[in-house]
Amino acid sequence: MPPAGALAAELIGMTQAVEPEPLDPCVERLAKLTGDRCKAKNAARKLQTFTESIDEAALAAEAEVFKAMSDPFRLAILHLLREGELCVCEIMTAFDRPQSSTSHHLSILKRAGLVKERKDGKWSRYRLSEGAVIEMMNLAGLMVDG
Amino acid sequence: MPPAGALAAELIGMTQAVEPEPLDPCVERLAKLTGDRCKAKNAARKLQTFTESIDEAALAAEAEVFKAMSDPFRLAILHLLREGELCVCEIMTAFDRPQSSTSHHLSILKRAGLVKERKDGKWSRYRLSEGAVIEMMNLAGLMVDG
DNA sequence: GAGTCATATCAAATCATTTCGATATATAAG
DNA sequence: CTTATATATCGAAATGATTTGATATGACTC
Repeated sequence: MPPAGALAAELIGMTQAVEPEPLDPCVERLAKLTGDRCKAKNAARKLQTFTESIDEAALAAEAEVFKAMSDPFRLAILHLLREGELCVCEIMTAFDRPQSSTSHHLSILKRAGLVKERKDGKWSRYRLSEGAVIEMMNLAGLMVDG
Repeated sequence: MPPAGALAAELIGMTQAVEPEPLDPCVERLAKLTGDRCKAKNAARKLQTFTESIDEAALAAEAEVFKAMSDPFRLAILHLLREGELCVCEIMTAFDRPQSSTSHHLSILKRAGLVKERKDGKWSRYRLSEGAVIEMMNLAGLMVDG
């Protein structure tokens, strides 16, 4: 374990607990790192407090949003949809991609909540969801060339 | 091809070109959809103008950023790093994950420009990159529960 | 209802990612 | 110079994603 670092110091700096109970794998590792069972136990407690404060489901949902945006073709579709509502045959033609592939990627964007679908006769018209989608694309652009 | 839609109408509504040249696959499809070679050619031209205006490399770079954020473990690491700079052994302990896995995920975050690494003796300390990272996480949160 | 068109779903092949133990590198301490 | 620690990299297995033709569904047309 490193000697410096704000959180690191806070994590390992406590020395109250005394009881030498059986340690779980996480604490075992910390104990080995610090060479001190008591400190390790408290450090692990602090770390566990953080990891438990994480909403596992929300994290997975956010990851799904990012995964939907992690494909160049899907990103291009999102950019194209800023022009307005388009149906599958227009999108597949714009990018010269097979129909099944285009439909599949649109379903991924839809499942992630990035686009909305509207049935109109035999056409399925897709549009950007209202909300943060465009802001996200802009931020990513800033991230890359900024 | 659908009869309605702002861009759709614009795409198919032009009727100047006359020459019946050999059509590429993309135009062939549009021609079949519209039933008109001339209209199809102009529509395809408009679509091609858009697809050519797309910066392929920038799109790939943006996709890489999103892909780096598309894993729950990596997202959790980013959240943890808001607490401050941490080394690999602290992160692997916090989440009770193998060292090789933790190191691997950090390298992905680094390659995407989301975190910065600083060598300090035998430790590698990681911190969030300055810039839009935190904003991106916040937006994703809004996206999910908003 | 037969035919056509737009879209979705399926299935198999290909390709990429994740995981984790094992090994390699590199820094520090003795 | 040996040992221990922190991290990176390798390699192989498992898992997941993408691609594409083929098929299925569902709506409009005659």
